[in-house]
Amino acid sequence: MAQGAPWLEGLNPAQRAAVEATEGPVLVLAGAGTGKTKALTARIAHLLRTGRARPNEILAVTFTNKAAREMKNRIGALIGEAAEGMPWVGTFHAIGVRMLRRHAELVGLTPGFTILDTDDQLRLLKQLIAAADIDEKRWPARLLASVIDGWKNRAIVPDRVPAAEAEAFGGQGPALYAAYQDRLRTLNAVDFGDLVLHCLTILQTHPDVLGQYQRWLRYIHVDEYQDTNVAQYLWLRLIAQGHRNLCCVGDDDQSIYGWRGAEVGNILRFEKDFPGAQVIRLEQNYRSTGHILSAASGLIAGNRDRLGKTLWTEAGGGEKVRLIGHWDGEEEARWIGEEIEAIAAGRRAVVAGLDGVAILVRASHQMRAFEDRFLTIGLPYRVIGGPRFYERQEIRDAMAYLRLAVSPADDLAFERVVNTPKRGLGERAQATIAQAARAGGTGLASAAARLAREGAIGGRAGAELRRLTEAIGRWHAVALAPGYDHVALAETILDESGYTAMWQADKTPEGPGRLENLKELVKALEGFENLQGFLDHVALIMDNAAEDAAEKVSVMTLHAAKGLEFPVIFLPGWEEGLFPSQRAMDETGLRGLEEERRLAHVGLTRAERLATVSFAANRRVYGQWQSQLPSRFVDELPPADVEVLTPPGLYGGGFGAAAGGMAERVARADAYASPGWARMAARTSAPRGIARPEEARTLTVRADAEAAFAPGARVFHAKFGYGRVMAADGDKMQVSFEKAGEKHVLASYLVAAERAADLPF
DNA sequence: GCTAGGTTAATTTTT
DNA sequence: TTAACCTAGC
Repeated sequence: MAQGAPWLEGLNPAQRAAVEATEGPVLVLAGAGTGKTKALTARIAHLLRTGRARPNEILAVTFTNKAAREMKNRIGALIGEAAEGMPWVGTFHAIGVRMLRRHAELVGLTPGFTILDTDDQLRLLKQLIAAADIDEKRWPARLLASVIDGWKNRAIVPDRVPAAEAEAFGGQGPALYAAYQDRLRTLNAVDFGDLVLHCLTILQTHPDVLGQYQRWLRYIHVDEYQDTNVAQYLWLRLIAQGHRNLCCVGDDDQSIYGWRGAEVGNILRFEKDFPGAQVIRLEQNYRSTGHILSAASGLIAGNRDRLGKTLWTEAGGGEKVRLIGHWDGEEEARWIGEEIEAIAAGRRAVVAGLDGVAILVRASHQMRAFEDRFLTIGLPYRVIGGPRFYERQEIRDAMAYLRLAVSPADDLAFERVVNTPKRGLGERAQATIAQAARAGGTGLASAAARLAREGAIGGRAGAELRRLTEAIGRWHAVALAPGYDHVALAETILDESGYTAMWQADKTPEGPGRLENLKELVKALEGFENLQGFLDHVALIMDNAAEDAAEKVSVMTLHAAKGLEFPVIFLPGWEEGLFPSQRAMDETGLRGLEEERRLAHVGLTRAERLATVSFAANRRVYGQWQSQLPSRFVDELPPADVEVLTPPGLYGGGFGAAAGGMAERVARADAYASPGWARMAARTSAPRGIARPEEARTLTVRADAEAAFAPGARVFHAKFGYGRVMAADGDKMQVSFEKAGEKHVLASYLVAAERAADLPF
């Protein structure tokens, strides 16, 4: 069968069906560890090798560069040649840039537009907020950024903001959004959201362009379809209307990015959106042993909004999921450290090297406890998903200088480095420059050059400004010459600007590292033709460069773990409020809870042979000790797949009762003497308690309703004490505290005053 | 214009 | 607890 078709070898029947269903809309529901990338790449290889499509007729979009790279590599391996000739394989954003550069003028840009990073974006928004005379404290730029981002994710342009949302950002949201888009256009810049939204606008308003892509792209593939947002969905749907060959691969149970615009509804609705669609389920799991898989399946079964899959494996039962409770977070970290040493030393049923072990946490601040512990015991670890190389301050500064050399009119870049290193050009001088730029209708750099020449800014500042603007002119002249040595230019720029010298003079411990990073940046330049090519690449690819080979334990968030697998997984911090996160539940209620549950499912399914869930009775939250209740997800694990471990130093198994369910857990809870714990436990048995799975929904609805307090309500805050609600905006409360005065706090940090006595402190 | 100390508020993060 | 941000004083 697969004879003469090596790309079909080793596929199971479902995978093979997905590969061969080339025509018409197809949804491949691929559970965790079921070989989805294998099926997807085999399908593309199949299209190519059977002559159904040429490399440039296949569109394949992913969310991350890593996924795009892997797809290209694997297709290349299958068809026996590099997949470099496939221009439409990439992330939504990379493909968006490609399209947009081609048609920039249709949305009022020129093809040389710059792509803003988050920093630039915030700086721009701050200016607009200040210009609109809005109090930045009450209405921070970050909030506006997320509001605008939310609109862009849903393909809402400024004049189409729904009336119900016009109140956003103090009623100024829509106006500021419009102003922001105007400003971007004059700067000839786009943000990440625009990369998709502008493309969509072009396709919607220019049938000729749309027709061109519709004819061109015969086969369309989407990886991680559950992560698409509305704008991406609309974009895909338009293009797919041509040949109607759309293959979406995804897993509704792994949708964990709802908070940044991903719309699970896209995958849940697929069959309605694309009538006659085939749905193929990949359910055979090749990653995990039986108990792990079954525990994960049992847990996710608690979600109502899902298409449903039954994962199975030919691997045996293996080890049960281990469950253990600890006295506090430090003990949890200590215990996990010891377990890892035991596993690495071969003293446990499952043996793995440090590279095979990962700790997955809900929120990045939880990583600290493990870092502290591992440092003291000298256990090598790596943190995945920390600050990325291209997001570091020194790299962004250096990039701003490079941007100025390519286009001196880049105002945001100019603003960023005009006084870095310090040149005595403070607020006042910058205001003068900005004013001159506005008056002359030019960019900041050219206005600055004029001011410097005319001597309008005096003293050291004037001299420095003159040096800087002349240097920019020189660099730009070099960058204009075809075939210039861009690596040498970059070195010159960093040198002449005084930027390298600035870090050489820096005596803080970070100094040397930053210089090292700058060197790496220059080295990275070597791989590119010129500066422009490099800048484009960096704007989209924020990957961390350094990969070191040493054996280390990985520590990362559950989000960062998606798509990865490890023989041994630790899942600490399964406590109510932490995981599921209180905030997720407050903000989006049942939807939030279900996303948290999917996150738990993602965590468990990362494990190949051993998964250990743990929780602590006490945890320091923002410096305050707090009693914690085990997560409802602990109770939702099927008891048959769980082995309860006895925590060290506790009689009678302590939390061991948790696996038996709520009643038993509460009965045993008095093993812990903390008054707070006792009160919490007592409260648990009251109607308002933390729910069993079947109660979870009503509880969440109630919690949601209680998230807000009406003005006038008397409330209690752990730090500020008693107070009265003055105003409420969603979950944000303005409270006048008796002792602490007026504050803005999130409703989830408040309780009704009459319930304050129930609190565990 | 810069820096040190006080104030504030507090997921998840890719592009 | 802590890190980022702002304000007051040099």
